Amino acid sequence: MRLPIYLRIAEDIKEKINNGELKPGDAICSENALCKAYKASRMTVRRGLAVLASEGYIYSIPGKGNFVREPDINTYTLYYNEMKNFVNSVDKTKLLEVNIILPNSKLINSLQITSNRKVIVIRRLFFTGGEPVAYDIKYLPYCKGMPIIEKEIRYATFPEMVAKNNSLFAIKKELIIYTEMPDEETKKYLNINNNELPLMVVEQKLYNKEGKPIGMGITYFRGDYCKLYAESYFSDKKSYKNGTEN
Amino acid sequence: MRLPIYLRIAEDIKEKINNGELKPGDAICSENALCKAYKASRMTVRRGLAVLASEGYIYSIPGKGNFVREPDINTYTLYYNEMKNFVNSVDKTKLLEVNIILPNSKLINSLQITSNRKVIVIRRLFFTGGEPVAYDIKYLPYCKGMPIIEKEIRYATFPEMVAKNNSLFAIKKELIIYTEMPDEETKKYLNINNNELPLMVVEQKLYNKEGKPIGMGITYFRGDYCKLYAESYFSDKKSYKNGTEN
DNA sequence: GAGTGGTCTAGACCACGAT
DNA sequence: TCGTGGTCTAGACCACTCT
Repeated sequence: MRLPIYLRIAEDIKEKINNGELKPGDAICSENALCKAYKASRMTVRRGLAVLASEGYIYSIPGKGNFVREPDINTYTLYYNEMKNFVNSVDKTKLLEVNIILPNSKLINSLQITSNRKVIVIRRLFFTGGEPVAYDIKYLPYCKGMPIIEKEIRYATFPEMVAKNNSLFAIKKELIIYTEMPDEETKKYLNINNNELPLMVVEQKLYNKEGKPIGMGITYFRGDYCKLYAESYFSDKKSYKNGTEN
Repeated sequence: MRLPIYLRIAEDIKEKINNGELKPGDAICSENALCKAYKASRMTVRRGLAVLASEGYIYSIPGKGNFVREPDINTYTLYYNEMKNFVNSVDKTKLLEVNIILPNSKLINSLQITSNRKVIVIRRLFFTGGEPVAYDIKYLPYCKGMPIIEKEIRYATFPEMVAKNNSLFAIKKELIIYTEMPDEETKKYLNINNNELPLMVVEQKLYNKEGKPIGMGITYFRGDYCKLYAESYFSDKKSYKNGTEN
């Protein structure tokens, strides 16, 4: 009985959903009924329901009631960091190029900029234990205060590069993940000498709050040095449900 | 002024975080101070803060205050469905095998079962426009009521297969994503006639609430028919913040 | 009109942190 | 001791749905 009432209510209902007693679409007892059942005030009952709502278990329709949500079976939490994946960590990087260029038509298009807007290009190689494991290219529309100092770039992930000019909270990120065979240049960079090693390719795009692109990048991983890991959207380990740290 | 007070409070603070006025680690005004500032009751202020907490913006330390959280820059929302990815949808499947077998040592290990526990094997080919696009294998420890009827299996995704015996809410899912070259058997299945087409491989494991494996599967996608898409963890489109449907 | 959820108040008591 | 957040109450008024 150490649990606060609102969590007891939430856990009880969650249990009923998990064991199948309540199925998606089913109505939950009305808030007043729950008040009586738990001898609690309505605010307390509502707080319990709010926990379930924020975890995606239920939704409510004003004037009708609370209902069990259809679980979102195709949604996962993916952990991605170009320097550290499920099977490998980068311990050294090499800057191949840091430059300010005028964009070609492809860049103009994907960064939604004018042709006279300058763009920073950063090309890096990532190493693990002396072996090259990934070839990384980033493009950032140039703004004052952009990172063009080697130290700032060398070990920075993409979101970190734009953090100086943007709050990381406001950034919208997109990944597209696919596989392909390396071209000759990439094979040279990644020390690939046969035709049997594919690449894992991760395209990354960053947008600001207004939806304007603030950066795009492509990372070509040696296939043998890249595994990505994802898990259920709501894992109890890492959710913000109670709002307290740890 | 149509917004309820608690959302106004939440939006105001969110804005301060997004424009950099409040940085990670910074303290937020005390709840009593916010009560005065917004001429609102403490419950209303706390509700506003609860919104921010559940969205990952802030956390609280009892006795000290509310603080801006460090944004989780490596976490994304991944959408994965073996039948439908960013560039392709499966329109036909072919059942290669549905069988009940005794597990080999690898299966015993990864499904954490005893050697006499029977296992269902399901092997399928996925097609798009008549072309084979993926080769899919699933293993499920056999329980009564398991799907061994063709109709139930043919177009089912992995979570759907176990839904009969488990609430989908209670299932813990894991994905491991990597790339490799096809072996001869897989090349035959996927109609690959050269050595230049890699596979996207997705290993999927499902666990019940107690953490016991209830299924594992591997899907081998033709590299040219598989792109995966992921985006920021908190996209405003699909969050459960208000708990109401649409 | 009766029941439902959505918002909000003005208190209360508690455990905890800083001093 | 005082300020902080965490929990909780017993009301209130509103908009909505159902019948």
